[in-house]
Amino acid sequence: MDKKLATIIFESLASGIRLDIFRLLVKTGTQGLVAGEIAASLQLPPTNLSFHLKALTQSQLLTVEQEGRYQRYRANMPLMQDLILYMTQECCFGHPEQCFDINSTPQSDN
Amino acid sequence: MDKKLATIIFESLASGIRLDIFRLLVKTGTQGLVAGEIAASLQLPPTNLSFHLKALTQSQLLTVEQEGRYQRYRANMPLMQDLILYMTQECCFGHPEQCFDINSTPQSDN
DNA sequence: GCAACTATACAACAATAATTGAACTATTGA
DNA sequence: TCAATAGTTCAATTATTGTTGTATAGTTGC
Repeated sequence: MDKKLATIIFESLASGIRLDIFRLLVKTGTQGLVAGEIAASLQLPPTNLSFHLKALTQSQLLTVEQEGRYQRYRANMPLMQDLILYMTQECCFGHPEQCFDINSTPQSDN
Repeated sequence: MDKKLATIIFESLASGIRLDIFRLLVKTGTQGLVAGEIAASLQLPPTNLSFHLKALTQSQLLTVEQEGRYQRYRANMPLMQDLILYMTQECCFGHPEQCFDINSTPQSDN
């Protein structure tokens, strides 16, 4: 997880609709949902849903698999776990001494 | 932490500049930085920096304290910790059985 | 008081993101 | 083959966000 990917993921989650989609798919776990089920659940017009699903898939937060004429989406749990780890490290929880030592030499991953 | 606040925080972090500001302030810990120091460090014009500082402060990710003619900004670590907790809970890490049981009755906090 | 300094507020503009309907591709089932 | 279904792509529009210069408010030191 680097800053670039983290920013892309934050952008993905920075929309109420996309956060709803992600949380819905977290709930359904490995089963996931096909696009039409998501649209029905969240009452979204298909083009708009497609727009947000594309953003989430491009950020790798969702995976998509074709099932006949359907597209099945699933939440990418490991990536979210990576993001949580990144945020934890960035915020130095568990290593507060690094947070509060201004003289430490932080790594640059810009 | 509810969905609304989480979305606002994600929006706050969904900008390379704002993520840079936050990470910079995490590094300086309780000391924080005054606006001019942030501007110098990130080479941002003051009006643009003000714009992003305002967004970060409104999302509560930063605190601000007046020091004479200066404004000192600090990262709000506890809020970030709350967000990490929220994400962990949402993603059911530590409780994977809830993630993968489609019949569980999830709470609604929309 | 007043000049210098720090930072924000405002207004204009630029750039990006979100939404929608129509058209299109692919798949299914008859 | 063909009509129906699922979903995306495209183009146009709207809405939102980001950037910049200028003006302003507050603070300091002389």
